[in-house]
Amino acid sequence: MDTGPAPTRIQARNRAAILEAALDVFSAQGFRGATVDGIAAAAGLSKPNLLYYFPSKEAIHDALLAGLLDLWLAPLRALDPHGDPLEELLAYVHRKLEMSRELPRESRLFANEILQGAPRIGQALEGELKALVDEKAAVIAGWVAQGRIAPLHPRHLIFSIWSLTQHYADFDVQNRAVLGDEDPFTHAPAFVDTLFRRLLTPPATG
Amino acid sequence: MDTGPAPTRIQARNRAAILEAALDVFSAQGFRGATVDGIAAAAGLSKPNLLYYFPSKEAIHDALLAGLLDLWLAPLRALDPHGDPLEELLAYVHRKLEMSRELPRESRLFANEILQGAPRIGQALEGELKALVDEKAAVIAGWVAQGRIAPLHPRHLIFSIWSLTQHYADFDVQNRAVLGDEDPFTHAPAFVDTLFRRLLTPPATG
DNA sequence: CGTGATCTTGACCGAATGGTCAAAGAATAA
DNA sequence: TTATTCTTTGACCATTCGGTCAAGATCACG
Repeated sequence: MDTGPAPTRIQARNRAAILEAALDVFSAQGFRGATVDGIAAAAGLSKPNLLYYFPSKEAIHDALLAGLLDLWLAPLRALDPHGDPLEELLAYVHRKLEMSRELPRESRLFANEILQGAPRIGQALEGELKALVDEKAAVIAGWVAQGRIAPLHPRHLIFSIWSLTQHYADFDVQNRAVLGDEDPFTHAPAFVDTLFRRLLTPPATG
Repeated sequence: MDTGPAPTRIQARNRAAILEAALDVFSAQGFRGATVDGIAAAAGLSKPNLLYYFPSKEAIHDALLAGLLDLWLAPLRALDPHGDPLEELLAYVHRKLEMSRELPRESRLFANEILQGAPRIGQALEGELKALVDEKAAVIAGWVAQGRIAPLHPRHLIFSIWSLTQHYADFDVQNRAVLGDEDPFTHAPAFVDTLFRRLLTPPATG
């Protein structure tokens, strides 16, 4: 795969600055709410200059989303079928929660896209995402069948992990409004740990 | 409180049609993505005619949000301090899940607003919402102190109920992509019931 | 240097968008 | 019927926005 001539130092710097600025703006304002002028200003460039590096507003957005899906699915990919079920799933939960704290803009960009009906990544959801979830759901179903975790619907378990962890990024404003001075992430790790531990721990036999 | 002259039959019909159409459009496209022309068309009116009933696009949006918060908080308000803790909380969860199925547009409108940083209802979040959550969190904390439900952080419990149930409305496209033919709402009620039952049931004493 | 490639920008364009207005068209009550 | 109010609309306006272009500035390299 030829990716063309090697990028200039200026190209590398400006492309990165544009994507960084675009992530800020798109995640905060949504695709329609964002303006090319706004992104350019945030990147410290003039609008025509920005359009010298990316052909259109949509191209910037696409570039962001393209890089995002892999990043987003990496924690689930890392779920090891041969590891300890409870540990593996809790590690997944914690990785996802950490991403909500460290990468809230990416989470909101993704949430915006889904909320609008996934017009740009619907294909990837039905392909790449579904395939990965199918694979990992089978792993979880196996654990359930072996009695190593409590019985539950594997895909809905994954949904619950997504919703709970991403909620801490996407609804951060609301969480902070409710908690007042308390930082949402102070107790979030312990809470999600407790929640999924109680959900997954198989009933004591004997 | 004088609300002015009684509305004409035509006024009642058209105002309702506008709000209905606006809910469709705003929830699907977001505030910036929605156009006055689009809302007018969906309501079966011309743009100037729509603007005869509402002074601006923002006014329509505000009218929707104003009515929404009360609707949204009603299930939590209904949580009875004197009822059975587990039953009360599970009933709350089920009511919220039902709202995600029956009122997905309202859920997405709300999610859009929060995602954008709650520019229009931030005040209400820090006032009305916080007050209600404070009140109900105290109730839950009381139940915990009495050992009637398993120990957990009351506000994060509420967050988890919100996130899990609203996820079924806000991320519906993603859920359907993952599940293929299976309707997300087929197994959702049983799943959330199981989840919160295991989370809340106090450990057997003895 | 100088020369060609890369980078930047002010000025501009067409389309979309929120909103206005005057005047025409119903509905309504006397 | 008529006078009055309520409703609807075509035409229009100012602004914003995505995007173009030609010309100038800067850089890399022989």
